[in-house]
Amino acid sequence: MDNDYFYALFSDLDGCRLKRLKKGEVLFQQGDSADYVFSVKQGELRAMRYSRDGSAICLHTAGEGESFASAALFTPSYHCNGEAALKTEVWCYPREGVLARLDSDPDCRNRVFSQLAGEVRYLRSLLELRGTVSATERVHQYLKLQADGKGLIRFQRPLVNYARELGMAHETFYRALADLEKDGVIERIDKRQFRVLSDL
Amino acid sequence: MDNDYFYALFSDLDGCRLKRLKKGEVLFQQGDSADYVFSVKQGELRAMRYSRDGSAICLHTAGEGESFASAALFTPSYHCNGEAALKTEVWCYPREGVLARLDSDPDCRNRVFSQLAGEVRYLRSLLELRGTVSATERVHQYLKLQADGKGLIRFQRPLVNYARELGMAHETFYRALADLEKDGVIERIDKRQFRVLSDL
DNA sequence: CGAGTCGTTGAACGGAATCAATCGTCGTGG
DNA sequence: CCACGACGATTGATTCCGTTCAACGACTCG
Repeated sequence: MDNDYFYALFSDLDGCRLKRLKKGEVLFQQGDSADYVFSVKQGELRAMRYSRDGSAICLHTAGEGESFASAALFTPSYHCNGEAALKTEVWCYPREGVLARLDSDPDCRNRVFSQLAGEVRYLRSLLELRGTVSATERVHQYLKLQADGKGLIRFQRPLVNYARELGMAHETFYRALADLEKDGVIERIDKRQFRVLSDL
Repeated sequence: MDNDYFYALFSDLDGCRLKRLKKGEVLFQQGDSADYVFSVKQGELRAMRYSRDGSAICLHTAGEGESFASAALFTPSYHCNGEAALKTEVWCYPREGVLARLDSDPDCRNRVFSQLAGEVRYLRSLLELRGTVSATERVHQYLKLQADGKGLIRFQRPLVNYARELGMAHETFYRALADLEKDGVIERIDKRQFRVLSDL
């Protein structure tokens, strides 16, 4: 767990434990007392809300290394269901222990604070991105956002996943990448590495 | 300022002040030392990033009562430009004063924490919503999210704004509302109030 | 070696953006 | 006080782009 900041901060708490879930298994239900917050060691968790008529909304998808239900730190009960989308291993941190450490340890607190603030920033930029009409332009902006100082982007997971993050079909994503390369706006270094040429 | 939690918590800090901006005026520039965080009293602020080629990305739009550049609390300098999209009045809070209060006042800290956590939750649900293909269904889900326990939604601003939040043309938004009403899924109480009938 | 996933391209269809026009409301200034 | 313009709300028609369906090669993994 290199990129799981929750694990780094709280794994040594009393009562912290690893739980294994089968695909579809339920971690907690709406209304349950919010005693734990989580991070995904391996697999994928979904926050789902169900209506009487059976329809469902997915409120959040957490992949490996991501925290889950951390908003539950500040509410007495879970406001939706937590389920495993795949076979999943999940770290469970006792809510009270986490809160106590946040209260007593300024360094830890700052880490969590700045992480949250960064998350808000990132999510907002993704949302604004979705406002971009053209799919190709959307991909272009996204790449610019992800690029480091040198205009380099290294995708960590299969490209399909990023198409989903951008809210488009994977075919569209591939086509957009091809178009951008054809137009000389980006350069493809290898399967998962790109460089933005007309950069900031 | 009823719904401006930043103002409620920090308006009495030393060095806090109100600034008036004309449309297009710049509040701060990328690279400037991040000495202030903000909230919008009236008008609209945008976080913009510009490329050499002149193209721009909007990373965030903050309306009345919303905080702005709060992530700057944890970075030494601003990472983008802050500009007024309209004639705007903005509260400026000295970064150091805010940080000091966060450190010393547990209640204040908890308010900010839970506000941030709630924001993350809300933004994520909006993002997932964008994944919904059908525009009409997207509006339906959005209304369900916004509805109170009784299924009631009261829009505060002109409906056009919400179309933007959902990432669709306002015409599409109106049509979706009309369709949902025709199908008996929602009920229109008046110009800005709706009720979801097939509720959770 | 076969099953499954990822990456890629082609073709067709459908739905949302866009353009356009109308009406009502509100505020402003002559 | 009324005329005017700006904006919000609404509906119609057309165009176009992205989804969807389909098919295929490459690669990985058990």
